Amino acid sequence: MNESKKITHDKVPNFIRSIILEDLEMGKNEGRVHTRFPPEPNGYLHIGHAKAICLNFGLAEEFGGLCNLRFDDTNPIKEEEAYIRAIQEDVKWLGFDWEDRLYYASDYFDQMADYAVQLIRAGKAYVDDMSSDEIREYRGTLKEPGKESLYRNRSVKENMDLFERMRAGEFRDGSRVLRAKIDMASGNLNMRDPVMYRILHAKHHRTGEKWCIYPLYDWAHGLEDSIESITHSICTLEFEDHRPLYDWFLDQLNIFHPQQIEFARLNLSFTVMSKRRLLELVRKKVVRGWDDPRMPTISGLRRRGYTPQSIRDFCERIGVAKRDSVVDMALLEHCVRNDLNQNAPRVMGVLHPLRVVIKNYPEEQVEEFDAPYFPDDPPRMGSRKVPFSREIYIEQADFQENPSKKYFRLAPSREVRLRWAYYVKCIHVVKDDKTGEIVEIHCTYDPETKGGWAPDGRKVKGTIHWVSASHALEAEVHLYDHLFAVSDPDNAEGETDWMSHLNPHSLEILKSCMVEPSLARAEPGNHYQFERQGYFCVDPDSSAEKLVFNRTVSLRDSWVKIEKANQGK
RNA sequence: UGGGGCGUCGUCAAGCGGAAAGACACAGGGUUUUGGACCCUGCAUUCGGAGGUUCGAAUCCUCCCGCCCCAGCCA
Repeated sequence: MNESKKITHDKVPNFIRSIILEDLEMGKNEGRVHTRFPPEPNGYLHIGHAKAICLNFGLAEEFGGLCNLRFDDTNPIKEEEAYIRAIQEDVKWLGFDWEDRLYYASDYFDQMADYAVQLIRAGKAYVDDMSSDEIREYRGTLKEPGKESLYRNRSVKENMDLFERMRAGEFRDGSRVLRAKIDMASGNLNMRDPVMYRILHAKHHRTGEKWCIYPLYDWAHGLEDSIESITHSICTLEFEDHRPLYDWFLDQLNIFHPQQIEFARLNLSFTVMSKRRLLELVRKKVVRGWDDPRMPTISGLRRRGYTPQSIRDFCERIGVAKRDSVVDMALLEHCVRNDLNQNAPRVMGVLHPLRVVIKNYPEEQVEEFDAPYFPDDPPRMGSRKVPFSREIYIEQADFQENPSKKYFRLAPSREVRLRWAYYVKCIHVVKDDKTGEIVEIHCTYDPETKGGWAPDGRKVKGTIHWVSASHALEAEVHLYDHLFAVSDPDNAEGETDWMSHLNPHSLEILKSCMVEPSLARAEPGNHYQFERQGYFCVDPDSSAEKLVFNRTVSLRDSWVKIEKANQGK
């Protein structure tokens, strides 16, 4: 294997690394680098989150710093305990460790309320009795300034009283809010007296019934980072114009001031990446769940057979910048192939079986061949025994009655090599009388070619995989394709909505595939290369009684190009 | 004449005044008991456009054009 192709390669320079390097040189934060990954537990993590995770944990690791895992659980009506567990599993699976630094925004609710009181005392926050509709109306528009609320100039004493009573549960949901008193004429809408607390009589998954007011993200997030002494608060682009607000809160409170840095979120071709949309796919049962192998979720990719290493490699390769972009799915596929090529043992499996009878092979005879798991490096994992007998299955696509141009697999009178076994030659084609469909092929084998070499030195153009009919294990194989038929479903042509671009062929279930007997020992999560076909992973639902494999990704196939060229002529 | 960002190969992306890295994709060729892997080769005289500064600009200045985000008591 070539060294340069190995997954560990030099880090790609990016602007965030530059900023940190600069900060370190200037002695900022006493040389500390402390980041965090702050998901809201309202859905499963996807590959876009993986980018953020790799960035935050990666930067901390690179600069000898720390990275926290913090659940941003400020909205109890959208968040669930189940998501918290799934998120932790995904981060761990990717190979990152938050050690003892697992935090929750809800742990800081008391502190946040104290800070709010400080702002009220300083005349920087007020309780507003207007309805949400009125508040929206008073906020103004993008081009016109807003108007000040009727309640903006209440006394500190009244604000204190009202806020305490909000907190005590005296008011109904939505009847009042606490707002920061900033500038209703600001060009930045975030500065037009943003809401800090809403009244929500909802049970929180961690604090239970303790609170009936909950902080909003804009008020809470900067505080969470400050409380944890985060030095570099890395987030996505859409929060860029919230930064002045976070800065304002931190300055008013005069507390530790993390530096926020924004980067462009990941978009991938042929899929969607927003949690809202992924949730919709799950709810409408377009997919079988968050971990459906077609989903760009971490759990979906895991079930599909992607490895943590391949995802981390991908995240390193795509780089980090500020411009909106859509990364080609082919790059992600390249990353798994690269990893699995080096790490997946080779086995044989026939997806679309075609029976072959070797007429001159003794009826009851069975031979066993040693087939290395890593043909390019035989000692690596040793080999397994592959039984061979008179009747075998080969791939339907490996036989053509009228071979097309440059086709060099089996065809009438043609000879090919059965991998690890013998040369066989096709002598007869058996067809169904009614349909004309090819049902069986008759061949002869050359006993002199055992192992795959002919003593007379004659060459054969094709080598095909096979499996002994009487020894084969039946298996179900799931083939996957892009979830969407267009590369950018969010911005596809026409007025149709994104769901209309779903790929109807994203899942194909093959029920009677035949795989070699060594796979009886395959366990869920195991990766294999089915030679000449692709990389496959044992599904969690697979069992000894019913083997189920997911195709992670096919092998690159230069034959399809030739085929297309042939058809073009 | 609201505010905030961004525009370098088909797709990502380095570059930070000394003269276009790399990866994926694509196209050729070699090699091969996986039409896989591996190995070569090719692939932006040009950096959204126009001016300007400079011996010298993708990098600095000016203007223009295009794209993205913001009017949740979501995050």
